[in-house]
Amino acid sequence: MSKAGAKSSEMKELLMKDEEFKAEYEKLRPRYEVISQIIEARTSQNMTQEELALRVGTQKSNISRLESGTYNPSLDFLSKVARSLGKEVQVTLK
Amino acid sequence: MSKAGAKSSEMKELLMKDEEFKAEYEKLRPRYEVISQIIEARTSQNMTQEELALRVGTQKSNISRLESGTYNPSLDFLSKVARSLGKEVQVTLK
DNA sequence: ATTCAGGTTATCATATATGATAACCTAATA
DNA sequence: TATTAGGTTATCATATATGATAACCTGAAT
Repeated sequence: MSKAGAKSSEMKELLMKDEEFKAEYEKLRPRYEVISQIIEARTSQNMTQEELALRVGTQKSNISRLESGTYNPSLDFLSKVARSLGKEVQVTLK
Repeated sequence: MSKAGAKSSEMKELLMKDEEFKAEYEKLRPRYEVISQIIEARTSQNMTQEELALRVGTQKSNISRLESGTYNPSLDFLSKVARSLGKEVQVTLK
């Protein structure tokens, strides 16, 4: 019954889910990448979310929200956060 | 009357304006930089705003608005546009 | 002088980012 | 055990990004 290359429908479903997952992840990759850099920059300077929030001019809860990756930040916001960490955002199309 | 380093108040005002301008420009630099890359990628592929809009799933007017630099795009939107141009956005904190 | 392609601008509706406040959780420590 | 620091989560109000449509502009080609 099983020819090479033939997929059972359950298998197909699993792989499909995997494809969906990958596609979904690819979409979110830039977000996760910039967030992890933000967290790394903040923690390596022993800076609290509260201190960062103060510098950015917002609340610590909002920094937590940003770092949680649950929403889609604007370029300006990322830029403000980066500058508050003593860095600059650089966006490159490659 | 004019000591080295002393600025007339008009001069101060002009320089201040210049400082403000520079600060303002610095804030907007990431936006301008990504936009110019988008325009460059699009035009070098002989792609119209309309075609790009089609791929992104939006209207040509919205692409024009993006390229005009008059607003603050989200990371997801930039990412979608980049992918529609066959590229990936890469955000770096440096 | 018309038409057309490519781009721009104005505007509206809707979704969502952001600011703000408050309550909560956990681990460390006094 | 009580406190505190650091972080998280929920929620609301408001500003703004985004989708969408339509009208306009300019230069080029017919």
